[in-house]
Amino acid sequence: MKYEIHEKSVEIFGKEDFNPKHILECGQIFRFFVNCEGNYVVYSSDKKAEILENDNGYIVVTKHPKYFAEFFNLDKDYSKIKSEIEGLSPVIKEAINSASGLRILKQDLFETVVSFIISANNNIKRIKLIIERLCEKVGSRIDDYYAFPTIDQFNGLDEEFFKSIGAGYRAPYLAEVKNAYLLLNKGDLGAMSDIELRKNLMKIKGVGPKVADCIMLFGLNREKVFPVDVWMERVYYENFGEKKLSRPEISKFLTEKFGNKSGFIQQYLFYSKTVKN
DNA sequence: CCCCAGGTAGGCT
DNA sequence: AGCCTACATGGG
Repeated sequence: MKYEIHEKSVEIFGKEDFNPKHILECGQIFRFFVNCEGNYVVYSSDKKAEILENDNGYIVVTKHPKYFAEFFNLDKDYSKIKSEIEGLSPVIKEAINSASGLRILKQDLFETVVSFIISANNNIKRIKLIIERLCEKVGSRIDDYYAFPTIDQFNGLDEEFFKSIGAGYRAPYLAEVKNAYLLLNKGDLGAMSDIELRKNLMKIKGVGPKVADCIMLFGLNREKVFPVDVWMERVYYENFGEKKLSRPEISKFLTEKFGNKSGFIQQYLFYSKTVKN
């Protein structure tokens, strides 16, 4: 994708492979909103970006253009990916048509771990609400927003606190996520196979196979995973399989079917099933 | 009042 | 290993 990094923005040329609505509303990230001017604003870690549209494409306005160029993975060729997968199934073709400008983000790992622990058996509106409260109460104030809390800022946050922000029965997991995360991050994550990495992620309380897959896909750039939730379970039975399987088995089946395109296909499908036009 | 949401942990067999 | 159920909370 053609783009230029400027001092306080990233200029993106073309709209075929970049659409802020598709990128942000597909369930991979929870800290974003549409401002009063109709532009998407997104936060990652302690950074902020506003995405403006123009005739040629989009301008990502931010103090951290290099960070967001990486965050949006602008060097990834999505035209190629889409052309390679659209013929695989009518439901995939339809999903791509509904979310043609979707991209998988490269998010901050700690934020991704915490966010997807909160996501379990929850709905997106409430996930966003809980994370927003967390940032407001604990995160550093920067300009006109709050950063996601750092690992150090998780020190001393107990179960009571996480209940107070609405985390419900996930509160004890969040109260101890810091230690498990630090232990995990001591290892050489990049050297681990997908299976090994998933196994290690699942040592964190509140992280099962589905949440581990989301962390791998959105926070660790592992594209060969297929997170299976209620929605993907439905897609499986409606389009790809007759045999009754558990969710991890469905994930394995679809990963073997779609190989290194698994993560992309999963996201196009998730968007098309969950987002109204 | 019910059911559902990007599931998981713990207990049982 | 594979099945079963409780689980907080807010919205429809």
